[in-house]
Formats: sequence, C-alpha cells, structure tokens
Amino acid sequence: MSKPITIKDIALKLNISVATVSRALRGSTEIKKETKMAVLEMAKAMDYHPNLLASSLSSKKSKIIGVVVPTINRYFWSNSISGIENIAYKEGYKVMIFQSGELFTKEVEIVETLANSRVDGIIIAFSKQTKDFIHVQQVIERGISVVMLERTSENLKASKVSTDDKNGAYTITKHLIDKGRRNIAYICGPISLMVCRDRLMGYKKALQEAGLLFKQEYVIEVEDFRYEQAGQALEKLWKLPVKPDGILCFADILAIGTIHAAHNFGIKIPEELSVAGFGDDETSRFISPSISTMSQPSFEMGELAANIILEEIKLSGEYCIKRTEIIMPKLIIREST
Amino acid sequence: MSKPITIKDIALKLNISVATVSRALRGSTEIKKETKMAVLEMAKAMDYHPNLLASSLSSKKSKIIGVVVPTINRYFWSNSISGIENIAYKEGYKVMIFQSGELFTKEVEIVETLANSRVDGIIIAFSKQTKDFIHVQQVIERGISVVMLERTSENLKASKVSTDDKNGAYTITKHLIDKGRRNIAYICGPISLMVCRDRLMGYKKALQEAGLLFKQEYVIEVEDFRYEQAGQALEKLWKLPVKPDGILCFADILAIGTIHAAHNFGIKIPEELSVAGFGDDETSRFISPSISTMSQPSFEMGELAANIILEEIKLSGEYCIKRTEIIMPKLIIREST
DNA sequence: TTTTATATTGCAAACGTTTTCGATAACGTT
DNA sequence: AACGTTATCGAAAACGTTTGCAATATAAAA
Repeated sequence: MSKPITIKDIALKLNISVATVSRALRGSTEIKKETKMAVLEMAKAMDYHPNLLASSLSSKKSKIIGVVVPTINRYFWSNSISGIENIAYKEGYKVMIFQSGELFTKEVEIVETLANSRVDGIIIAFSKQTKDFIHVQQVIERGISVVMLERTSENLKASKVSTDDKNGAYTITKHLIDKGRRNIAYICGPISLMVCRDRLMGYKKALQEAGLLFKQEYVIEVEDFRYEQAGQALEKLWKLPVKPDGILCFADILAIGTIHAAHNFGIKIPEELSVAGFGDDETSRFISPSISTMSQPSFEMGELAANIILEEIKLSGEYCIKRTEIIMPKLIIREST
Repeated sequence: MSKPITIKDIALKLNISVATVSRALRGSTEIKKETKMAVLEMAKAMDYHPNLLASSLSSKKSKIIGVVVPTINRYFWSNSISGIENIAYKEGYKVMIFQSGELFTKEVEIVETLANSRVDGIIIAFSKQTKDFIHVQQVIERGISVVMLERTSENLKASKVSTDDKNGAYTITKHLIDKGRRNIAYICGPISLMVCRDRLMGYKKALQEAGLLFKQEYVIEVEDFRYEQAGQALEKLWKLPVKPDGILCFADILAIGTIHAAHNFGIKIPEELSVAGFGDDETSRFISPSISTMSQPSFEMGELAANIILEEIKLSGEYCIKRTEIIMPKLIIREST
C-alpha cells in the first residue's frame, strides 16, 4: 500500500550513497564490513525488498530462464521441468514455465514475451503446429540463449537434447517381433513432429529387418495425445481385414487408451494383442496390465538442457559450439507384451 | 547481439518525442492517426521490441499473474492452471507458473521472488509443509492481490476458492455404505492440510450417520500423493484383524495405487473390496476397474480464481470484500465400487 | 479577427537499480 | 617528505519506459 522502501531510503537514513547500499546488499567485497552490516540491518529493519525489475533493467540480466512446453500435464514434460528446476535453482536461477497448448500462435506470443522480458535463456519444446521457426531464430539473433528439448528442429542453430527416437522405436518394435508378433500397427502422433517421423522410421526398420511387410493402413495418425484418440485408432485397426496382433503406441498415454478400448472390445492383452508404449509414464507401472515401454530419462534430460543453457548464458553470445545430445531410451518389459 | 532498438531510436528517426512514440505504440487515443501509423511502421521496419522490464518498472504494473502450486504434474493442478490461463490470456495477462515441490522454504522463496518482480497478483496453493502464512501476509500488505486455491488457510485475509471437501467426502463415503460396505478405511494425505482434515470430517460424519463405528486404525496417513504410498497403506490395512471392505482414498492417484496393490494381493475389486477416489483424474476413467470418485471441476475452479484475482487487481487495494467460493464436487460411480 | 475549445505533441521527471570513474583517506615505502 | 597502494565510498550516468503538465497547433465559435 504505502510506498515501498528503496535503497535510496536506506542510503538517506544511513547518510551514505545509494551506490554503497547497492554494493553492500549484493555482497560486494569492496565495502567495509561495518557498513555492510549496517546496511543489511537497516534493510531488514525497514523491511526492504529489492525491485527485481529495476535490477534486471539496469544490469541487463534477469537470472531467469523461461521454459515453454506444449502442456505441463504430461509426465514427460512435467518431469523434465523438474529436472530443469533442479539445476537452475542450484545456480540461483528461477524458471518461468509456460505452456503453448500445442498452439503455434500462442507459442510465438510466449516466446516474444519471454524475450521482451529479457530472460537470460529459453528452453523450448515446440508445439505440434510449429513448422516455422523464425520466432525463435529472431530470439537467438537478439542474443538470448535457446536450447531445444525433445521437440526439436534441424533448421535452427541452437543446442538440443532429444531422444534417440529411431533406435528407440526400433528396439521396442523388435521386442514385439521377438514376442512372435507379425502384424504390428503403429499409433503415432502428428506426423508434422520430427519425433513422430523418427519413431516411424525405427518401426519400419525393425519390420524390414525381420522381413515383415510395412503396411500403410497399420499406421494411424492421431491428432492429440489423449486416451480417447487411441480408442478410435484401435477401432479403425480392428475393422481391417487382417487385424494386428501387436501395437506400438507413440506414447504411454495412447497405450493406456488402447488397452482400455481393447478391454471394452473384449480383446485379451497380451494373448491376443500386444501393446507397447513409449516414455514410461509413472502410471504405466501401476495399471493392469502394466505397460511395456521405452523409458526416457525425462528428469535427467531436463537437467542436461538446463546445464547446457547455463553454460551458454555464461559464454553469452560468444561463438560456442552448439551441442546436440541424443539420449537412448531403455526398453522396459512388463505385462502388456 | 547489437544494441536493441528503443523508442528513443524511433523518435530520433521520426523527429518526434519519445512520449509520442510511447503513446502511439500503446494505442493511445490522443495521437493523430498519421503519426501513429508512421510510428507503427517505423517500429516494424526497425524491428523494435518493447522492453517489458522498463515498461513495468515505469507503469508499476506487469500484466502478469503468478501461480504457485505444489506440483504441476498432478491432474488437478495442471488442469486448474489451464483454467487460470484461459481467463488471464483473454484479459491480456500472462501467467507465470511455479512449483513449490511441497517444500515450505521453496514456497517462501517463490512468493518473495514473485512479489519482488512486481507481479500484479498471485494465485497460490500451499505446500503440505506450510503452517505459517506470514510470507503471503506480507505480500498482501505490500499491496499485491492474492487468491488461495484449493489448499487454503483461514488465517489469511484473502479470497479463496476451494472444494466442499467435507460434504464431498461425506457423499462418497455414504455411497460406499449404500453399496453395503461396513468396514470402510480412509487413506488420507498429510493431516496438516486442511483439505485432508475436512475430508476426514465428512468421512466420519457419514459413518456416524449410518451408525458405524469410527476406528482410528482405519485411517492411514500417507506422506506423499504417490502410487507406492497407497500400496503400503493397503498392506497395513490388510494386516488388521478385521480387514476393510471399502476404502476411500484422498485422491485418485492413491486409488490407482490401492487397486494395483490389491491386484498383487489377489484381492477382487469391487467384490471383495470397494475403492473410491477423489478428484476424477483423467486416467481414472481409462483404467480397469475404472474408479468411482468425486469429480472436482478443476478447470472451472482455476477460471474462477483467475476471475476473482483480475477483479481484485482492478480494484487494487480498495476495500473489496474477500470472497470465499466453495465448490461442491460431483459423485461419479464407476466400476471400482 | 479575436477568443475559446480541442486535438496533438513535447519536456522532463519519475520508476529503482547497477556500474563506471573518480575522489578521498589511510597506510606503508622509500 | 614525497610517493604509490589499497580500501572504501560517492556522483552521476545509464537502463527503457510511462505520464503529468505545459505548450503548441488547429478548429470552432463569437
């Protein structure tokens, strides 16, 4: 309500300059111990709170890193955010979380806001609609560090950390084949996403290697990563002349949806149909049947992204080599296959 | 890299004052159409980006509302955040999301940072550790609007929106009783949370009304809302001389954990044991058995909280009556009871 | 034409910090 | 006694906006 206390007020009270107060508060060494003490005490006594806006404006650094993900309520994203925070907070950085809701326009808006708020760096996972990357290209040119996480692009000169999707999908498809499955379908996400295309490649490769025919009608593209979508996909697949005996799902959430729909159709899992996921959501272990999946170390991937961006912030604008980290997921076999 | 363009640069180029540029950019009415046009064009031509820090510092409003929740990866929280965003974005406000990780110290730190960043308002759900509320009391006194969401406190003069937990728990406990259950246990969260105590009261009331004995050993308090915790709770309950035939879980996630553990123990649900949840997580509909639960309109609750805070921001500091909104959850009956 | 109202603009003071560049004082060195 | 060091502090210029008030130009009214 009443005017907030500023360093000027403290300076006045102590009969010293604002410069010394500023230095004392941020622990500069070139300040006499007694005055530093006096300032700190007075600050506490007067209930002083620094104005971060003024500070960032003046110093040109905010100690904030912005994170933008498609949605926060999926395990992979929330968990990697936790990883990012874990590192960032240790280094005295705050992290601001934003969700694009898979909308390109909102993503652009968020990135712009973040840049205009002069955050020190941005970690971004693109929305499924994003095909055009100039909005982040511009941000990079403005001197803000950017790291791409999981949903990346090759057209951008920025570090990225992502999953080895091709090999991951290959591995789990091969697992299905090893289990004797011959007609394996793939319920995949929007093909506009590189992740989806990469996993498709791995799936194809495994089929080919086993001498199995790739059939286009076995690939069902769903728009959103929602339970219902998987159910609809299964319905389509079940109308095919040759029903699949195995399904690879792009994400665990789709696997759960598939299993649910299969249950309604009276399809036995895994006897009649094997279902595999990707991502190892927390839930996947606790439902029945539990889900075989490729486990992605999302927390660690977040940590890695954070470490990279902090590194680049430190070098800020110097020519540092952009890194590309590809993480291999791990096969986890459970009841559904 | 190169110095960013400022309104001063635009003013210089156009031979007008920074004041007019500022007014033109923010669409003030008292600017001639032609000059406004000229400014906007020049801004675009020079690739101008406003500095939000400077703007907020000067205008004393940030158009940002901060949200702090225990964790973002639980359905209730992420969904209510979506509700908050839905309203806020419409009104031109950005939403900054923070998670306390159920840690008091981190919550305090976040609230302090938010206040020091001069956000216009804060929507907060307290951590399970939070018993002391001076950190938000101080923020309120500094003139920042605060609204409490779901995890509230009665010691604070701030608006709140929460669930009618007592009646909700009463309703679903009664449902269990109606299904013929007589030995009903309650797996609850940290009793330090008012939500947990309120639901306990509803549970007790239902028992009492039905002439059933309340037994302390039927109440198991878990520390975290994690699947594993429910399993351990069930294990304890199953060692009791009289095993429960129904379990009310504080949250759906605990219900899923309970069902999983029951499955491992070979306990038949719902024949041998009815399991009920609270919150109606997305997942609860898609697992088998699907879970009976009390559905909370989390999205709408977020919207409500946002509307209230925007209202209070508008009145900013005037005596506005603090509102208390209690939302009644809805009973959803599925297979688990 | 003068007067009055109105529409546009500019000046300059905020907003609360950080930081460069000196200034001063105290101290030891030669 | 003159000098160089070092420790400690202050003055003032940024940082990029917004905004109250004054000034000017323009249009309308007398």
